[in-house]
Amino acid sequence: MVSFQLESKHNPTVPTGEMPQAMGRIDIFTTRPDTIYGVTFMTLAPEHELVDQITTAAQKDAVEAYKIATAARSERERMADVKTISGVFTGAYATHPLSGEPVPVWIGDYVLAGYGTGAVMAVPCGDERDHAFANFFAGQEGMPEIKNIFEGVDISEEAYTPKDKTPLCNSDFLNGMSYKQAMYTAIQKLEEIGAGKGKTNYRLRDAVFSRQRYWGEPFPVYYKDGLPQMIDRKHLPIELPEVDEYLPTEDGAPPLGRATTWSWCTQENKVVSNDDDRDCVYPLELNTMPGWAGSSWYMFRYMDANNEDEMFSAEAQEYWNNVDLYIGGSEHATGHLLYSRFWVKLLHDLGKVTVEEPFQKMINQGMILGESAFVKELEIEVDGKIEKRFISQGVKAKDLNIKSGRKLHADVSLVNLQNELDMEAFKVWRPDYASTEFITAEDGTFKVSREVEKMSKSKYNVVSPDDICDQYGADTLRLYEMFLGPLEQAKPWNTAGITGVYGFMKKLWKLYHNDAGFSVSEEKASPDSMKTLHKTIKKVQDDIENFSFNTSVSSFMIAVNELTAQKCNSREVLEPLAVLVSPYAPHIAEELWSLLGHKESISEAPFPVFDEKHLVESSKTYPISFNGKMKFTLDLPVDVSKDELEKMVLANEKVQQQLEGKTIKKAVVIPGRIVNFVF
RNA sequence: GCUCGAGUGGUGGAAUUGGUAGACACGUUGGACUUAAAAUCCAAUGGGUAGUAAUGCCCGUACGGGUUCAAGUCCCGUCUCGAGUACCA
Repeated sequence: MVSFQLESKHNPTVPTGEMPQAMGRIDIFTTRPDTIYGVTFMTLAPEHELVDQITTAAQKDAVEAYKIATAARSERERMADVKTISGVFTGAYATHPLSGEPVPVWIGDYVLAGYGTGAVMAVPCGDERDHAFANFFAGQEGMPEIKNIFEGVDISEEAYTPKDKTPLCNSDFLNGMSYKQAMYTAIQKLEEIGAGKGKTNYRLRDAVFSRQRYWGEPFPVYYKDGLPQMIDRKHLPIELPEVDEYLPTEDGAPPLGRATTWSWCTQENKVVSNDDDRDCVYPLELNTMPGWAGSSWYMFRYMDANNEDEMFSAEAQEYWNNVDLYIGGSEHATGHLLYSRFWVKLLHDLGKVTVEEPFQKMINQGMILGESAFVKELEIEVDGKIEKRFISQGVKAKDLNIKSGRKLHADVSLVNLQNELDMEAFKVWRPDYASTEFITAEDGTFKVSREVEKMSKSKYNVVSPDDICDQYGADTLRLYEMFLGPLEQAKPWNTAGITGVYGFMKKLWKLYHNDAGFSVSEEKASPDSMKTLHKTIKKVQDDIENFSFNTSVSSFMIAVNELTAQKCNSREVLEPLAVLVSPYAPHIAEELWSLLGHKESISEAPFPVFDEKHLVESSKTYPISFNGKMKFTLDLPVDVSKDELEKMVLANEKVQQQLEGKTIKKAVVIPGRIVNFVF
C-alpha cells in the first residue's frame, strides 16, 4: 500500500493548506513496489470516491461523460472487453512520495473499484495495461513520457514484465537492485517515511448463492412490494412444490415458476395456492440454493441424521469429529474443498463444531477420459457458391478456395482402430450431412483426428464399460482400471493392455485347479512359497495405506507368476492369497473361497497377518560399485560385521581385478545395502 | 501473469529414509504347438558399441549447474506440458 499526496496547487477546488488528510491523498495497492520510480501517472476507477473532489473545472465535463458511459456497462462487460482502451485526465496531480515529482491522475475503466483500493500507480515500463494506456494517450495533456527504470531494456514496443535479475536504473536508492531486493528495500523506505505499508492481500470472490434449477433447497423468502422478506425459522422447513416439468417456464423464469402452489400466506404461515388473492398472500422466491449449500456440511448431518431439533447434536459431532478420508473427483478439488472448508470454519467460529477442517485427508481421483474423434469440415467456394466438404486428416486441401473450417465430433463407434471413419454409417448417423462430399485419402479411406477430452454424451466419445464386462467380466474391468496408473491421475480410456490383466485372472484360477478340476493340497507349503505370500501381504498392506492400487495389482501378478513357477498348490498359501485378492477382484475371490470349502463370505475373512520370519534370509545380493558405478553383484552373508564384510568383498577375485593397480581412497560398506570403492 | 502438479523405454507405468533405473503389463521380434487361425507356452526387447561367442565397454530418468562415496530422488537455474485462476495492478 502506497500513499500519494495530492498536490493542492494543481487542484483549484481545494484551497492550499486546507486539504483534509483523507481527501488529500490517494492510497494505491501494488504488488510491485520495486517499480515505484517508474510511476508515470496514476489511474483511478471511475467510481472512486475522490474523483469528483479532485477533478478540475476544465476537465469536469469530460470526466462526467466518461463516468456515465462506464456506469452503463456492467462489470462483466468491462472484464470481457480487454481490447478497448479508454480513460480521461482529471486535471489533478499527486506528489510522488519518494521523488517529489508531480504525477498526473487519470480515470480509466481498466481499473476495477472492487479490487485493492480502486486505484493504481501506473508503471508503463513494467505493466502491459499501463503501457497500452500510456501509448494510447501519448502526447495529450497529463500524459508524460514513459519512465524506464530497467537497465538496458527496450520498452518502446512493449512493457517489460518478467520479475528477474534485471537491475533497476533511474531509481535513486534502488539503482542496481534486482526485483526481490528492491521490493523489500522500497517497502522498508516507504514505511520509514510513513508513505506506505507492506501488506498481504487476500482475495475471496463473491459466489452467487442461487441456481435456476428445480432440485435444490428452496429459499425461505417471499416478496412483499418487491422486497425480500425472510420466513421465520419456526415455520421451516418449506418444501419444494410440485411442478409439471423440471424446466424453466416459457418466459424464462426458473422451474419453480411452474408451481401453482408456491405463495406464502403471512397469516396461516404456510405455502398456499398462487390463486389465493387475499392481501396476506405473497409470491415465494423462485430460485433454489446451489449444490454446495448442502454439500458443504452434509457430513455433519450424517452423524445425527434423525435429529428433529437441530442440524446435529454436539455429542454426535464430538463423537465422530470430521471425515477421515474423502475421495472425490478432481473437479471437486477447488470448488467443493473451498466451500466446505469455508463453511466448517464458520461453523467452528459459531461454536457449532469442534473441528476446523471438514476432512482429515482428501484424495481427488483422476477422471477416465475419452478419445474424441473429429471430422474436419470445410466451407469452400465453388462457382461463387459456398459448399461444404469433409476432408480426411492428412489430406492437403491446396486447390480448394477455403472460406472457413471447423471440427465436428464424430461418434467414436463409427471409427476403427486405424482412425478410419465408416462414412456410410456417419451419413446414417447424421442425416443432415447425408449429401456432404467426403474428400478421402488416395487409398479411399477417411481419417479422423483424435483428442483426449472428458467423456461426455455431447462429445460422442463415451465408451461403455459394459462391453468389457461382457467379454472379460467385472473383476477384470475393476483390476484393469486400477492397473492403469495412480489413483489421482486422469487418463484416457484405452483397453490395449487389458489382456494382461485377463491373463492374470486365468493364471490365478489355474493355481487352484488341475486338469481334473478344483485341487488344493493340505500339505505344508515350501519356504519359497511362504516367502512369496508374505512378501505380497506386506506389499499389498502398504499399498492400501498409500492408495497405490496399481502397484498392488502388479504385486499380485508377480505372486501368481512365482507361485506358478514353484508349482505351489498348498492351502496354507492359496487361502490367504484369495483373501488378499478379494478387495481387488471380489467375484473370483469369492468363488475360490467357496471352492476352498467356506460357507461364509470371503468378505468376513480376516486380512492375512504379515510375518517377518518368512522373509529372513541368510544372504543378500550386494551391488558392488566402483567410483559410484555398479559393476556386478555378490551374494554375501547377512550376519557379519561391517569389517568382515569388507574383508570378504576384498578377497573376491572380481573385486581384485577391478582394483588392480589402484589405490583405494575410500571404501563405503553399508551392511544390507551397498559396497562402493572409491579410487 | 499467478498458484499448484508433472516431465523416466515404442506405450501405460515401477523404483522405502539418496544405495543394482526401467518392476509389472502392453506392444514388437523370433520360436513351439496347429492343415490354418485363435488361444496357450518359451525366448529376446532402453540406446550405442566391440566380439563367432561367453562377455565387456560407453551413454542414458526434459535441459544446464551444484551437493555427495553414491542423485530419477536433495539444492539452484531454465524449458515444456497439465490443472485451477485472472483487465486482480
